[in-house]
Amino acid sequence: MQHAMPPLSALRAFEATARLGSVTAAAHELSVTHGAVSRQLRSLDEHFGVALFAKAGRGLELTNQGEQLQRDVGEAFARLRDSCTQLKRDVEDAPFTLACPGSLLARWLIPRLDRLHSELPEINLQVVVSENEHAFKRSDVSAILAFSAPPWPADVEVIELIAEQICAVASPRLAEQADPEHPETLFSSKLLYTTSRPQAWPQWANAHALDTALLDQALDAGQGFEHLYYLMEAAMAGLGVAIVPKLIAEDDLRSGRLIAPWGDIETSARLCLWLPRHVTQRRSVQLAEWLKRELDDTLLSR
Amino acid sequence: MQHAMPPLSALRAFEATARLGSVTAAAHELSVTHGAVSRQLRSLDEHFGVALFAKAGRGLELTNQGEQLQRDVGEAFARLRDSCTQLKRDVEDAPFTLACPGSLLARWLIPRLDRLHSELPEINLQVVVSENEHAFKRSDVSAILAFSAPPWPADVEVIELIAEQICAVASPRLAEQADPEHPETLFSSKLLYTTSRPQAWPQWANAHALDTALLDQALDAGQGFEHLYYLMEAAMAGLGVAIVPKLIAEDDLRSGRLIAPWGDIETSARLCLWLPRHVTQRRSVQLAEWLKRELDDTLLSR
DNA sequence: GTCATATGTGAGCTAGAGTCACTGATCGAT
DNA sequence: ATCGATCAGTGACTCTAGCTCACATATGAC
Repeated sequence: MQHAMPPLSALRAFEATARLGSVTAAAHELSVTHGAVSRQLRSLDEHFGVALFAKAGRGLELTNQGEQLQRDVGEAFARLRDSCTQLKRDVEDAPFTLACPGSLLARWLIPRLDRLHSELPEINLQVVVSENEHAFKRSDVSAILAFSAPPWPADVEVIELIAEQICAVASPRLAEQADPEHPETLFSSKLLYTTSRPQAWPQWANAHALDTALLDQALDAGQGFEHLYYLMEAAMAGLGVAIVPKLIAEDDLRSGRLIAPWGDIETSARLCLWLPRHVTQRRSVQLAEWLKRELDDTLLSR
Repeated sequence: MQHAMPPLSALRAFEATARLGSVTAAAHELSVTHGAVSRQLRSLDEHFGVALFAKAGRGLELTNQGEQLQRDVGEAFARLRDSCTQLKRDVEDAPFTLACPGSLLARWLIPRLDRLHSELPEINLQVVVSENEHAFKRSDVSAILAFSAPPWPADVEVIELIAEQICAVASPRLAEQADPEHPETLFSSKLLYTTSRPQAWPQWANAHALDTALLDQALDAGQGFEHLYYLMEAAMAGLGVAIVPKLIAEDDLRSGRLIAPWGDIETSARLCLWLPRHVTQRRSVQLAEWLKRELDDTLLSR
């Protein structure tokens, strides 16, 4: 016959009381009232059929049986405490690996990494490139920063940072031929886009209520690029008009290497921080808050 | 800063799941549903900020962090289990010491000890004499069997076995002079009693609606004894009429060494088994039940 | 005696732990 | 390919272990 274990909370109350020599002190350590601890001790007495403490003046002292129990239980709890503390420290000290598409990394995050490191030094951030959202398959990825549209899978926690804005950009030379009042004039240029986002130009055309036939024609004459990076280089080289996330073009727009005379539109996508569910760390939240602040600053300083 | 321990129930669920390799198996061991265990594991993940299990086919497997935790936690729980099992066995194997007044021991319990030992062999009973109810001050006393009247102190659990009956007894020679129909004729004999129970004769007189003055007179002519044992010897020797608990005189009445022609009366006292509070063992209950059975048999076989 | 300090406890409340019933995933067998 | 068996995850709900509160009781210092 297997002897049932007593309730663990009662054992913990016993351990703390035996170690500190006082119900009140144990209650304080466990953040409960002394009454709670007193009841737990009572239930242990009943479980074992023997008193573990005896009254001694105003306080208590261990009985022989109590001492016998304390020897092992004290060490067992010390071990539990140690290993839990150790694991938690290990988790907190491990590098926090943020995965992110190359373009976002190069054009937005890297210029701000220095500030991130100095403002959140305890995060121990590592950055890796990942073009798709399967980065969690690599178990050492702690978070993913990327543009994506709902619905999101159920087994990740997604923190929405800002709505994605896309805009049509061109080199200054090409852009000065365009009429901001008449976006359709733009279709006379080559339309450049990333192959991973073929819906970008149709979204833009739709937002400006432009003719689909005209768009299709212009798209046929245009060109898709595999990466946003090449797309923007192409636009800067004057090859045509590119449709890009405004956030990524931000610095180039400010420096004047690119011009976006036709304004920007909001898409259904969001810049999101993806986190694995149920394992929210404090630094995940800190990082999300820092990103939000930084994004707001980027947009306000425009 | 002190890292808080996770909830212990969650650690137990983790330990069982890691050891058995399955949520369902752990749930079965812990006598809960698999859903309960699943939630506990989830809460552990959140506490540590890292997944301790990863899906592996239909089941789970420990992550690196889970394995790290399992090493210590498994041993700590094994230690807790062992020491609790050990203490419980020690308590159960320790002798069960029953304290009892000498007269009750000699006249009722000792003649039945053989049967007690053979019917409840696992109790490992030891009997010690104790004339008063302070026997619990001796920490090795597990229970006290004694006559006593309520109210009882708050810090003991009292199991009432039977109501005390007292009767007036005399030697056969003396008793044949008495008239059972007229109890007051008894006052012509010397009244014998124990000094610890001076109220016995007045109770008896009151129950028979006898004159108090007559009683006092007879008491003055009578004699008190320090112990019931001497009192009964005196009665058997024909020194007078003794007032005694019927239970203790039972065997002498049956053998004819004493006669009780005036019947018996019930007092407010009870034969009780006193147990220390909050440390009820199974064998205390077994003993109480055995005593009740045996007392019923004693009374029925009259 | 009074006051400060400790533990014990009856009554009542609440958060945490559990159940139920369902979903989705995987794997073996037909 | 399909079906059924097995397993873990979860939303909604329920319930009770464990807590707090307030008071009782006991000890020791002054």
